[in-house]
Amino acid sequence: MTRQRRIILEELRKVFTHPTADELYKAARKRLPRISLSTVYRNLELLCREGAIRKLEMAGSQKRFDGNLKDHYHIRCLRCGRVADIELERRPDLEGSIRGVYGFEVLGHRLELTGVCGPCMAGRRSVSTAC
Amino acid sequence: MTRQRRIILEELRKVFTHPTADELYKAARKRLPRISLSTVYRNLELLCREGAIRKLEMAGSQKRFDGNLKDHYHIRCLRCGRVADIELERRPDLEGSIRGVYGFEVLGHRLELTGVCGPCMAGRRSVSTAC
DNA sequence: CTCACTGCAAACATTTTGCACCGTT
DNA sequence: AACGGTGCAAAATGTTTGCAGTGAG
Repeated sequence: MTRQRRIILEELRKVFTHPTADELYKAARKRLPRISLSTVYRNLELLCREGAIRKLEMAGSQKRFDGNLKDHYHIRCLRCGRVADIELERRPDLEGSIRGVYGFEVLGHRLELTGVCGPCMAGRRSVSTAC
Repeated sequence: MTRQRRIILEELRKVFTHPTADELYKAARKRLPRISLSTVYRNLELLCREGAIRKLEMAGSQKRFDGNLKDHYHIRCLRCGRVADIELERRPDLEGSIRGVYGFEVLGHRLELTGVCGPCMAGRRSVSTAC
């Protein structure tokens, strides 16, 4: 556990915004000005393999990371890409009903709600990732 | 409606594999050898804006397109990225229960099942997109 | 002394843009 | 002639890799 790795992990656990690698890089650089973006990517990958964090498999051009290991759903802003947690129980029944069809073995599911976040509704952002 | 646009649309409607821009480019090139990848991207974007096709907001590094306008769910192979349709009724109830929380206005949802496809189970592919 | 890890630069993959040209109206 | 659309090349974006150097054990 190098200093770089520890700081990246701390910065990720500190926030609830599901940051991108770039956002974590900016945050880490405040404490470690010479850290490189590659180090951030490498450590996120490593922490993910070790199971210390999770990579979010969300729509959008950038990958996002989550320090919360508990299985949960997310909501994504269609305008700015922001991601928030949702308090909704897991619904394993969503998988059960179609197990085995189409030659697929079903292993899990991802539910992603979409909408518009508060700041965007107030007209403060307009970076669209929607179709 | 230029010849390029028509052929791209035909190739997309012809298959059920939810191809990437690159796959459509390869398919279109068989009929129009001088078509460029930019033309494919530009026309997919345009057809999407016009509502003739849909861009899939799925996990994965490449965008995928769907000629089937009916609202439906998908299953994605964790090994090779292949995407297939699922016959599962829409579940608007998944949105209703949390409408309004976290400053978000909920507009919709995406449910994506994950698993391993037939060919991958048979050991024929191993391009992993999973964490 | 080693070896995992780092910073930097370059490579890579995917998508978008600038621009000159072409065909239809 | 005007204009939307094209092909090509270059740029932009996000991520990964090669490599030489560094520092903790």
